[in-house]
Amino acid sequence: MCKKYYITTPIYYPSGNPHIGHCYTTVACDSIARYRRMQGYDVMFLTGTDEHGLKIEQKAAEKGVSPKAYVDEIVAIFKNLWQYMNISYDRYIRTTDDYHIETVQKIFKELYDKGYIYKGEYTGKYCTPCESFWTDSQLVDGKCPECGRDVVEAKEEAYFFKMSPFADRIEKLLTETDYLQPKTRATELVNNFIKPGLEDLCVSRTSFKWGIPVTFDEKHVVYVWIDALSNYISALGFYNEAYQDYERFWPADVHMVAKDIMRFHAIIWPAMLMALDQPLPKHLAVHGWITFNGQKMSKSLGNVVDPLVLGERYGADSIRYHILREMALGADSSFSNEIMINRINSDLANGLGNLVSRTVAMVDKYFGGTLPMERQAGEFDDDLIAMASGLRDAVDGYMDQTQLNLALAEIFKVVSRANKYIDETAPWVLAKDEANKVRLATVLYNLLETIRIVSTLLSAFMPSTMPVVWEQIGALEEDRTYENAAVFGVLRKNVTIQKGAIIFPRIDVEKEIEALNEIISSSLPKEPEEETIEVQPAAEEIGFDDFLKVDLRVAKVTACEKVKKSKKLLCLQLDDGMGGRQVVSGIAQWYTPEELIGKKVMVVVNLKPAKLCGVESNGMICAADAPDGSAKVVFPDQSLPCGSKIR
RNA sequence: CGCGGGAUGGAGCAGCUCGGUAGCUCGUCGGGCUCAUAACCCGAAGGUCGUCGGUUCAAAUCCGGCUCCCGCAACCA
Repeated sequence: MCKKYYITTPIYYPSGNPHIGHCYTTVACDSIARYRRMQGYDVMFLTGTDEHGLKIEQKAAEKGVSPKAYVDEIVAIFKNLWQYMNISYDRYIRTTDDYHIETVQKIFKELYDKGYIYKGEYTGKYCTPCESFWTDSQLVDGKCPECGRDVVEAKEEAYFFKMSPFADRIEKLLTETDYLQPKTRATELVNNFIKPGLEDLCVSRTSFKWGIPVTFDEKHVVYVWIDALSNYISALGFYNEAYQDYERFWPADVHMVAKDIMRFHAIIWPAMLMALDQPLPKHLAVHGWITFNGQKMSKSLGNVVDPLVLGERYGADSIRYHILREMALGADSSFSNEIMINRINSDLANGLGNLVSRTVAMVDKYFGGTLPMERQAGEFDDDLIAMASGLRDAVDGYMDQTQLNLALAEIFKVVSRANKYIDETAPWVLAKDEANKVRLATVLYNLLETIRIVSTLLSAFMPSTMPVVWEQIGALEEDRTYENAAVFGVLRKNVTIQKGAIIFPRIDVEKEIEALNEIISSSLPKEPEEETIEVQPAAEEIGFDDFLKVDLRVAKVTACEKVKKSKKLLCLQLDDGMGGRQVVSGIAQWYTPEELIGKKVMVVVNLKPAKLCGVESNGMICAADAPDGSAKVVFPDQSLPCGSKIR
């Protein structure tokens, strides 16, 4: 029997529609899965959705539907996108599936019985949208440090998962094995999370209902980690009867994730498996984010490109190619309309598409579509043939390291070589003399063969377009196998081509960029309006005396500098008319020191001193939250003398 | 001194482990070709390899100081 190969995407959280980032991970996994299938592996490719949690519960309530109905709708959108992008997943897991629930409950119980899970109490501030507890020291201005929204006081009985027993094994896993790809982040993980001591993990909640109930303590619901991570094995039938694939496919060959959830897959997931005495997955492939013009992709910035829109304009395969070619394992990659269109034009339209087009056209023009049987080798042949027949092994090497971008680069080197070969051999010159017909046929045959090999290997990456190429070059099913991708001379000598439509049409860069910008900006206006409307209700009423307790003064900024080692903090020296004071303020992202020096600001002078990043702060500058999430300093009338009392 | 990564022609990157010609893609300019999707092929311009110092016959590459950027941690009193 052939070797197995199990690959997974993360299960996505369906609190919103899928975006290009989801697309990247999924397309990458799909290409690997297709490549492995072509190689003859018994492949299991899993993707799915992580559907529990308070955020879903709330979003559903807002829309007045049940949580299940809410996720059903979004899951349909995900599946629709995957269908459009030709994602060949073998199984789609939803954490609301019965069999998954059964598995999670059994795992939870087992960990409890083994003593790895114990009951404790959790207190802290909770941010609902982020589904995260924060300690007081983590809060920013009393708000969630991640999204800046309000948090609620929460205290609940909870179950905890003991991680410390596995610390040593995890450290070894990260530093001494090739589990983590790329390995560069291993030291960072070890230094930040393992060396300081692994904290026990809160794994249950009582504050919401939309989750998997803990069987032996019904008021608890299993919290995200155990619920979501278990999907990789529940989908195979681990502790459930829905499938019988656990023995066959576990351990996974690759879990592919984006860097934001690397931590959970690098530390918590191995710990869980160790606690369950199960084998560990072989690799964790971590990729970066797709950034948009250098910025992190974000809905509020309005720079999220809807993959469906792009696919409709340029074709699913073009989008697949671009994101795979652009993204290097581990590193961020910038996505911009311009980069994408240029890439599609130069590689797909000018390179590959044009190569197919001109080759097929010449076979048609010079031989009426069918090559003769005779051959005559000549100059330049050997180099092309060597490159083409060695290509498969080179690609294999990169695929084994999940370096899809390099695999594609290798393939396109051969495309380039073939275009050059046409120039070197100049078929149109050969065609002028009947005596050169045999040589001409050989040249064209070599080109068709090169295209056959290239398109076979590319079919894992661009599954909808390559069949069109095969049809045009007259490649039969048995010609385009993985085995034949390493052999030159597979096509019948008297192969017949089929002239057809242009595979990758050239895109008008300027026109398209304009059109895309329009699409983006037309979908944008709603957002900011909504944000400005979100005015917070007035705080609790206070007496005049209470107000007078706050001593607000006008003060002039005499000096200002960034606090070293901090990103957000400015250290200001103020003339408050009372001998001066030092205040630290978190506005460095929005103001340079120069902008503030000499200005008068409003400052709370009787605030208890505090230390921020080791710098003492005696007061607080008044600033207002801007709709875009930044803060704007409130400037008083600049003619007021320093020390003026504000009331 | 919290941890880690980075700084290479206009842009994006490789080279650094094992010192000795600075390479690739895109862009720009010039030329060639006409089979092809104004595509293809060739050539050229353009780099003090962040900065200062050290080791060496020789440093982008090794060592040390510094500056700046990016993640993580901390942090917008």
